[in-house]
Amino acid sequence: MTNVQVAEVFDLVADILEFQGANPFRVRAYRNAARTVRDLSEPVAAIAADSERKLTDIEGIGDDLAEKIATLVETGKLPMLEKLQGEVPESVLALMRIEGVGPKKAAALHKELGVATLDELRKACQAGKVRELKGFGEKTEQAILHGIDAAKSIEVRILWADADAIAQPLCNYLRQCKAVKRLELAGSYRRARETIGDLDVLVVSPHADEVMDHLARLDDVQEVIARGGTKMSVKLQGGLQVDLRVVEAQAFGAALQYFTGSKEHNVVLRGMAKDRGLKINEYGVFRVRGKKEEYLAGAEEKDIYATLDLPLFPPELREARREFQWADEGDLPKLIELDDIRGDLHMHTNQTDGKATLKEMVEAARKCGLRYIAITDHSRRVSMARGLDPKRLRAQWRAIDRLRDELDDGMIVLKGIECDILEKGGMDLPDDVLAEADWVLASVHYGQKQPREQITERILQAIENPHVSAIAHPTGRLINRRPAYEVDLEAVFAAAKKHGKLLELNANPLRLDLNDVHCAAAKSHGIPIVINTDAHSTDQLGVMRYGVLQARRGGLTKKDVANTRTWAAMKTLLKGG
DNA sequence: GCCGTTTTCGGCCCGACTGTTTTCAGTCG
Repeated sequence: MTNVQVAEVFDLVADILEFQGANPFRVRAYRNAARTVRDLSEPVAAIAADSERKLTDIEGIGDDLAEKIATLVETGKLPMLEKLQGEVPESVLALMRIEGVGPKKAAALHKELGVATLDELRKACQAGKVRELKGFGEKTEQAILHGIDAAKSIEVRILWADADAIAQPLCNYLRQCKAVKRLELAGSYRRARETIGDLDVLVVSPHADEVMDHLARLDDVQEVIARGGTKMSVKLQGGLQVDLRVVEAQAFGAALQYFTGSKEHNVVLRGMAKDRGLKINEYGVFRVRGKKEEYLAGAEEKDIYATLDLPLFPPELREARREFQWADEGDLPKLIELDDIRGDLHMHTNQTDGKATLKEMVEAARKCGLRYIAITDHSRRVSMARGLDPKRLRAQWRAIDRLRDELDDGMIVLKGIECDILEKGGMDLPDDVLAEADWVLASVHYGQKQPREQITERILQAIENPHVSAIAHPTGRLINRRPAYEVDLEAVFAAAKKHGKLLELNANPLRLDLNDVHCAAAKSHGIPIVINTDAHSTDQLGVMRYGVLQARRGGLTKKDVANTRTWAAMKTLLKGG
């Protein structure tokens, strides 16, 4: 059983327990465990199988959960979950996914009205039965009716890049309001998560009403969901929710810290504050003496952390994974920045499915400040993209040779290929051709539904091929569209380490694989990551920044990313230097 | 259910908003 599967079991247990009204802290223990296991950089199955190690050494895993994990990885089942599933039909859990309906209301609906599905709930609302329940009313009934359709459509988190395209104009618009003195985006956008559920906008203003009125007047606002004295939520035309929060200047840092999250990071932080007799909320850090509270800090984010002798964590690290441990050890990594990138080793031209010519790509790369690039068009297996056979590939390389003679500023153009790993195993181009390349990416494009063992074996073979430099987009996922193929990444990491190969972090905002957790795992194995754009047009060279953000979330430094080096240093690295 | 410890059980982050109440519970982030 994979970590993700174990995590899903624990999440489901938490859902059911919550519905049953179990101790909220017990529910939280399961949710924490789900998250911890999901974020773990190695399989829990490996830890469970290792007699030298204990599952209980994992933070948040005690004797009970360790036992359950062991059962899960051994048998693939959890008796406790099966028992719970017998008590609560799965369709009932869907009730809790309605906005405004939590475990208490869902339980009341189920118990009092016998409602077990969303359709039954709709009928109950239409019959006016819901409003008669204690704690419910007419408005709640309407809100539920309104929320049922939304609950039925799967929650869609939009790509960070798409959120960015909405967020920037929105901020510009809000800044036009004279009452806005300071403005910052917080939330998962600021933490640069690969997808964003909503936008959190934080504003300093002496006139909250003016700011809220200003936002309400925006054409793109479809609906005002809620509005109070300091807080307002609106839904934009595309469905994205924006939460606006107005605070005073002396609370700005505290609010920014608070609304940037993550929730888990904040829980740890507040716990630490409490241990010191302090209290942290969105208004500041306070010293608590009996009933009196003394304001210590709050205007700037760094002051919040400083009161706990903590460094200003980069937002990308605030996930309560390793950051507090790093801080404790004085070993917080200095994260990679976009300017550190020197080369881009994955891009296409119009010889296959790219839009631009070789020359145009080189020119665009130069404008991006890159010092070296690899042209890596598809190999022949990718017929849809008119993939290159040896003859056309060598012709492209001759064109690169001619272009090199024209380049006078030290820009290096490498002869590369994105060579397919065939369904039956083996590379799409013969070794003698690959041997002539400066840089070979190996990719899985076909046979993505094969069983785990088969796909893993194909990739391991590619890693063992002496001409292969790196594995491109190693999991093949397309965010919100296609799941990752089944692959034993631990085995891939081990092989890459053994054979001195690199792994790609594909910067395309739809791919972004390896993901943050995988990047952290690769780093712990000592495997260099190469961040590439996979550009199919000159514009797409700009996606590099998304890849860098993902790398930062994985805790990668300049040193951990291979293409921050010169090409000469990269070559040494590839030779196992 | 975990954790820490004062080793056996109490505490576990904190506040805004809504709708239902008439002082607060539920939900959300």
